[in-house]
Amino acid sequence: MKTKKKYSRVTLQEVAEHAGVSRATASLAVRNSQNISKATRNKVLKSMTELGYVYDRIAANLRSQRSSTIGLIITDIANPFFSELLIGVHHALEKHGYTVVLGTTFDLDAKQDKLLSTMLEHRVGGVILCPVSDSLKETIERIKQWDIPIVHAVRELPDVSCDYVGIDYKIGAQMAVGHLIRKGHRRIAFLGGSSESSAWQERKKGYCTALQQVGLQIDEALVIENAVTREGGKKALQQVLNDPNPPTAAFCFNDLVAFGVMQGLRDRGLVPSEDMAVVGLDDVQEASISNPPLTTVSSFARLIGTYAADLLHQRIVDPLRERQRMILQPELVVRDSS
Amino acid sequence: MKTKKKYSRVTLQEVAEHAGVSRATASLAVRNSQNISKATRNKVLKSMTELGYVYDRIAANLRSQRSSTIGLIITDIANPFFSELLIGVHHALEKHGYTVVLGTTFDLDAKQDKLLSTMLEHRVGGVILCPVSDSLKETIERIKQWDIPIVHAVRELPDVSCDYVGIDYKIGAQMAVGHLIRKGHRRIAFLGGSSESSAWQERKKGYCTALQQVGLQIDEALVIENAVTREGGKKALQQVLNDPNPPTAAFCFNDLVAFGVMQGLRDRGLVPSEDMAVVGLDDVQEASISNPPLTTVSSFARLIGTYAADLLHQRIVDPLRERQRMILQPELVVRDSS
DNA sequence: CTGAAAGCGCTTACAG
DNA sequence: CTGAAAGCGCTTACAG
Repeated sequence: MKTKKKYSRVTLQEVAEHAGVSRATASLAVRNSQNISKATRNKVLKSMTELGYVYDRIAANLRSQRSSTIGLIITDIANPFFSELLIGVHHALEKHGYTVVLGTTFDLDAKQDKLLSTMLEHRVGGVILCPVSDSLKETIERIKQWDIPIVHAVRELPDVSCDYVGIDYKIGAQMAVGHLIRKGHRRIAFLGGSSESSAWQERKKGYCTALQQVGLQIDEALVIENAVTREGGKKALQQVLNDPNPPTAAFCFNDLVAFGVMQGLRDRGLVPSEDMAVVGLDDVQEASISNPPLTTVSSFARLIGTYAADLLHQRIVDPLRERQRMILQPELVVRDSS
Repeated sequence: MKTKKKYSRVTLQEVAEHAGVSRATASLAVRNSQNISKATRNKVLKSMTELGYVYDRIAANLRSQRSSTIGLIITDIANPFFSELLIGVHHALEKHGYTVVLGTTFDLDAKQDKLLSTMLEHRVGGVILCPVSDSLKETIERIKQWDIPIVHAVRELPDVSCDYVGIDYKIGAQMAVGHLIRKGHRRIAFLGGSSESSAWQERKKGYCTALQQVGLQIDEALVIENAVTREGGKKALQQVLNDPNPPTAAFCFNDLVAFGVMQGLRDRGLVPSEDMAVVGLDDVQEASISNPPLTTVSSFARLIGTYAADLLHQRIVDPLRERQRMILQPELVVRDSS
């Protein structure tokens, strides 16, 4: 579990002795305080390097009741959407001197709950949470009680009033499905994702709105839930192809699902775009190099990460500030799969 | 930089008072020590939940001179190879109760140096380092002085004697190039990567060996270094296509570079596989869905992560144990790009 | 500008 | 089995 440290550190005490000053003075010097004479500071700095001193941020944080870490909880590191988001978070947080503790839930409530505890125990200064799609009531209650800064990203939890940054998935879905309609499709499937998540519900709304706008009926048999993975996409496709009147186009929960759908088509000897138009959502980097290049809707993953980090920092600085919600507008990216 | 905590925690002291025992006893109860009566333990546990106590692992670690975090330093989170590796590390480390602090160097020595310091300051129990391809002498010296457990992954640093887990890239490259030769190619380029890194040097050796085995000469004009990104692949391709006698096949530093090369071909109106055979290295998930599906050599990213984590844990448990080197054997995966 | 004392929230010997 | 005291490595008032 934990491990005995067999390696001894040079302490500030030793630095102070070496420099011939008190511990308090050495502490001020290390932290570059203004209340210290240049001569003293230099003396201390010299001792530091000579002794190979390493600042113990953990001890400092404990004493000063601060934190220099923040927790980032995502659902799936293998999804390039989240890698991008992670990069955005990293860039923004590093400006403020934070170190990030990463946790992956694999979209499991139990794992999320455990990670939340771990982060608390590790005294993170705040948390950026991309909630699992199927959060239990108890977890949501817990998060509501939560008294450290938290911002939600990508998905919103019901009845939880927190800072939030995400995409307008409804508009995104509408764009995607509208595009397919303009291409002449009338039977359009909606594949992948879990109806428990707000992210799915919003897409569903956009999907329905787009169809209804042109007077098309919703056929629930074309709406197939499944895991948000390539595999999930394949399975959803297989199911929808068994429909007596199969769709000619598919709007996928996200790009990952769309990749699975395209692979599934090929496994059946069908050709994406020719035999079935496929549209994704996210515009991950792979979308432009897939076969065929994927038509999709950009959800600006990196930007979401950056904004979430900024919101968190602001919340940490001022816990009482008004709650913020940032909803980015998606963009349609037309390629060859549709 | 750091932030004042405005949220007060329930302390063990308060739990002890509430339960009517001493702090020491409460501490033992929390940690599930055997030297405590069941009745006392239950009393304490009850007080804990009633008060909403959260264990302060940081304070505990400070006092007991242990650590429950480990640092993972990678070069590029957007490379699916590293996402996979990260997953492997996570899975393995979580078994041992560690939390991971993540750092990304973007293959920059300065960033790596800074991250190493940050990790030390945060009292990580050990570090898994995927070194940048171009580590400065000073950095290498520093790592050699380093007195906390460290295992290197993916790339080895010259003259540094550490635990290491990686792939036999020479064999991997030999497999890839051998495959192209069997397909009848004679002018085979080697695209992407930096000659400063051991990972590149090994591939180069394999590339040369494969060519020499069939009596082909090495044409250095076909060996083009560039960034290990899609973009780098594109650029390397452009350069090699300007050769008066351009290659008919390309062995790419990794899959990411290969994707860039294929995109670059298409940008020029050429068709991967037909106009130029392309082979990658890593077998990231995207390789099977690219256009065309990419022939590549698997480098078992997730397994490398798992093994690195295991080695680190063993090193932490026994700092004096013999140094370990694990070299995995790659596997050729033939698809349509060659 | 510098130092002596107290304390962050825990755990570790050591008594009893 | 339980408690009083000391201490992990820092920082924070408070004197001077």
